[in-house]
Amino acid sequence: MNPKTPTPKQPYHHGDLRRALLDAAEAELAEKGVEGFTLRGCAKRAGVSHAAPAYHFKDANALLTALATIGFERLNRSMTSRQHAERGDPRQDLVAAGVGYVAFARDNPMLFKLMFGSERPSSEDSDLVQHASGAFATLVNGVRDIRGDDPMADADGLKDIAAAWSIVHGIANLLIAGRMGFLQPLLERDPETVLADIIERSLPQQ
Amino acid sequence: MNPKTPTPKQPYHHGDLRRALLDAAEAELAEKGVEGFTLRGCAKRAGVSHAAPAYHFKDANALLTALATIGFERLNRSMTSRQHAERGDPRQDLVAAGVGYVAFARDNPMLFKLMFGSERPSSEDSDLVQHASGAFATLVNGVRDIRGDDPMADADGLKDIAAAWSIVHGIANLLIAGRMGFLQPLLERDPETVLADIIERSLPQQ
DNA sequence: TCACCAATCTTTCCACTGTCAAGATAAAAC
DNA sequence: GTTTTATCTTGACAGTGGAAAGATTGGTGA
Repeated sequence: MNPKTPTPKQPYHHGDLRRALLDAAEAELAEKGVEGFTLRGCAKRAGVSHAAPAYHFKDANALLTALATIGFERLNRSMTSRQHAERGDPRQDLVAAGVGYVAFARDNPMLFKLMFGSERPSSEDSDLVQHASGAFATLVNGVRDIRGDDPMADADGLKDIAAAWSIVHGIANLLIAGRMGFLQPLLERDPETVLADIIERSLPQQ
Repeated sequence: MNPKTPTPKQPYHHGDLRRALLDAAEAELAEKGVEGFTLRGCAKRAGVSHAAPAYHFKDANALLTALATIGFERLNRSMTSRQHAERGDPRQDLVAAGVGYVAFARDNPMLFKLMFGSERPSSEDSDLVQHASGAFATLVNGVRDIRGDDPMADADGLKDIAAAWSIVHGIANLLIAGRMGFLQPLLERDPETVLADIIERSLPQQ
């Protein structure tokens, strides 16, 4: 009937397989976790053969690297968007960024694990490093605004950075690992305030 | 010469394969990481066939569960031993336990990742739950000694627990993930003091 | 002492994985 | 319109975890 497209299913060439594979990988990751992630599963989700991804990504780790990079981009957005909604007191600013950090982790637990807990994304990838540094800069700037000087310049400032990042990163990890059951009742009432109260404990004293 | 042991290679029955497999698994884990861990690699290290582990451990995850359980036991020891060396000020006690927590993570990075970052150990295993709870109890008791009351009893106490655990867990994770390069110069000088300074920031105010 | 049993280990097999090589198709370039 | 090139499929390979079946042996009871 139609000599031009005898295959109503899928054209031989996908069109934007790279994008489709990233979407598929995110779904695969969210469902199966980092340890159950499968390249062939991604290919199946995208509706292509198991070897199709090879042209767009050198190997499975390269796909995961690209996915982690997107994750860092989103993490930074999640931090800054809440921060900007809060413009005022520098301490509340940084707390808001921290709440955004934790919110991202809770919304994308497997992606967060991929970004911080997996060896598979290449830590030498320049794109990944760049976006990860962006999120780090958001944190450092927040501490700077509280302290009024560059926290990277002296030991006390470095410890402030470490403390703020650690507490936020720790909550995020423990929450998505399911190890903060004792906080559950509080979190159900008013998650943002509870998180803010905890994060605030680590900030430089005023 | 010795008629009792005519097979210098290996007897058909290992003797204590369960123990040998746990040792092999720890080595395999430390070398290859959680994601490179292989059951066949463990079997090879223990000098048995690839199917031998099946009798002692239901499957690969069961072996990892047992290994993680040992990890929690050691983690708790690492915390309490430093704590007991410090008996005196309750705050310094808890800080010491935290330093022990981080020290364990730095000494056993892959094991730590297995315990807190992997889905493979069964979180329903009663032995694992028990030993994990032991480490948690050490933390809660430390907070209790500072506050003078049961921190599990009210919201503020729960937040104190969450803050103390989070900051320690966060440092540990970020350090072994190689994301605390900016702290490296400080850590090389006097790691314990630096860690103590950071951990202290999260403790209940006196 | 010896036959038997159950525990322990090996061998063999299967489905699944990531990667590679070769071939098929179609879009783009000329 | 032909050729080039990018994209995708098919088929193969070694390595993986697990199941099934056979081999070995230490221990138990007669």
